[in-house]
Amino acid sequence: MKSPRKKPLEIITTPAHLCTVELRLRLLGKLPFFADLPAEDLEAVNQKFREVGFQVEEYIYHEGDPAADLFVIAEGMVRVFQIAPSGRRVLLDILAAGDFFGNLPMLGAEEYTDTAQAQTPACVLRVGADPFQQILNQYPGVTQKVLGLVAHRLQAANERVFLLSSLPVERRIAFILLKLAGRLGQEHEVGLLIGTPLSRENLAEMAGTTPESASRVMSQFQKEGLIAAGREWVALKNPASLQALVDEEPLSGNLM
Amino acid sequence: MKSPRKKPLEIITTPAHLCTVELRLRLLGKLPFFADLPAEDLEAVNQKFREVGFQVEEYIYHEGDPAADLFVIAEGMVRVFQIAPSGRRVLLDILAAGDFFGNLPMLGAEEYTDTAQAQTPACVLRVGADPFQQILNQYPGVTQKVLGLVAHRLQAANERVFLLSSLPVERRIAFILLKLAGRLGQEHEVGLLIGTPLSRENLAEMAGTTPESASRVMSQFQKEGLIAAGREWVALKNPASLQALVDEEPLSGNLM
DNA sequence: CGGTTTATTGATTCCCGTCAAGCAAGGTGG
DNA sequence: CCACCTTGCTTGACGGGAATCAATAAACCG
Repeated sequence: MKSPRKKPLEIITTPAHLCTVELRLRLLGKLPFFADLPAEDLEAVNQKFREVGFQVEEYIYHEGDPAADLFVIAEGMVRVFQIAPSGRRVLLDILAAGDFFGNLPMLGAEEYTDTAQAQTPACVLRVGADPFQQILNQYPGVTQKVLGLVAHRLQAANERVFLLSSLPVERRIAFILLKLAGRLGQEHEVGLLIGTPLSRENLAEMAGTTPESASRVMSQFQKEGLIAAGREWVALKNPASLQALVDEEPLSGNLM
Repeated sequence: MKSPRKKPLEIITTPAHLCTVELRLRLLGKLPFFADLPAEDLEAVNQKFREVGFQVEEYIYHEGDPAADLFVIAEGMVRVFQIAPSGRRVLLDILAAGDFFGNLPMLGAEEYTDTAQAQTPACVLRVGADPFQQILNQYPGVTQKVLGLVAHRLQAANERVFLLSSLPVERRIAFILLKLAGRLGQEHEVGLLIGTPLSRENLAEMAGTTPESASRVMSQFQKEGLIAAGREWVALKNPASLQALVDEEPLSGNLM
């Protein structure tokens, strides 16, 4: 078997301290929920945020910590996960620039229900519960936008429940790959490259399986020419076939 | 093995057509998101809702239907689920009076992503996307309440992802039983009775397993005195032990 | 009191998790 | 630039938990 090419994935990250004011403003303006605000309001909103830089693997908050802040990613990727009593990690999501996280404190939750960790070097913006509440009070349109986003995430979470409950490992992996490619994919000579370092272990944590099983499935996919993959990277060569794999009917019992 | 008592569960449901105006007002006033509205506003809001009655097993909407309405349960129980290509059903939730459902249309979703069906005879209130949008525009406080509720559901869904990914069937069932009891439980001589008809199949659909496996686990629980159960009903006799079962550490590797 | 639906239980199969060994990639320092 | 070491990936062997298939029994309904 031929070994895949090496390191197609280049994480280009501005050093954390370069999370500049201009970057912040540009970012906030592009956030879905602030997109409609006029410039001056945007400036006011911006005042309430403070930026923080994190190195790879650095923790942003831990499950159980008092939920004091809401976060928005300016640059880099962040993973949020939970840890099972068995020690197994369950990756809830991998987030990129523009995504928010940190269990919307104002919903009444007292503490974080998950742990957030930098998947790559990252710069995130932080806002306290009170200032954020002020924003919501002042701009009802923003509240509606946030509601839409959260509802969308709820739907995604339900989709995930669905697939964990009803699909075998092979299809779960295919599903996860497609999801990630949809959000983090970038065109590349080797295929649709998933734009974050992604180990077999990460994949396993998202698909509810083990690194070994994930590896077996990935090998299989490579043999079939569906993907190209290497150490901590994956690219889709044939998304359509992967999708077909996920949707596939069990091919029986419909002939009567 | 001694057979459990029969039919502790009496579903007391007003006939669907008795979903009266008074009932509606009382109900809307008790809804978390309308709780703070003054009486006159509540009356205005009430105007926008129309009630619909459903018989057991009747479908309220199907996955893929255009998402035109938001629903609130006045009386009875409703289940929302999805259907896997394999034909397997995945029960997302069983909802009771006061709960809303129907993929908040205003989030931009074009069609329902799940199917809703009456688990018992039910009376539900329906509001179109536009009128509901008006309510949100007019009462920002309501929007925030809704946001809180959706965020809470998101958290519950994540919890579910977590348990499906990391716990064996026995614990998943225990978890589901506790969840249901928390939301639908009523004190009863046989224990904390779950207030909805609940077949082994329903349980299996929630826990991501099969009716047979669910049955085996339930038999086990009965032998251990943790629960009492019969045809389409379950009561918890020892919630604390069930909880302990869910939380249990894997009892190893901590002695050094 | 039949007929139907739901639950139970057993036998069998198999997917996948676990344990374990070996390999490839990539960074580091001489 | 190469040897070395760390870390992540692959692959095999094995075992167990749970799905599947199947038959019986109990509960409910009219």
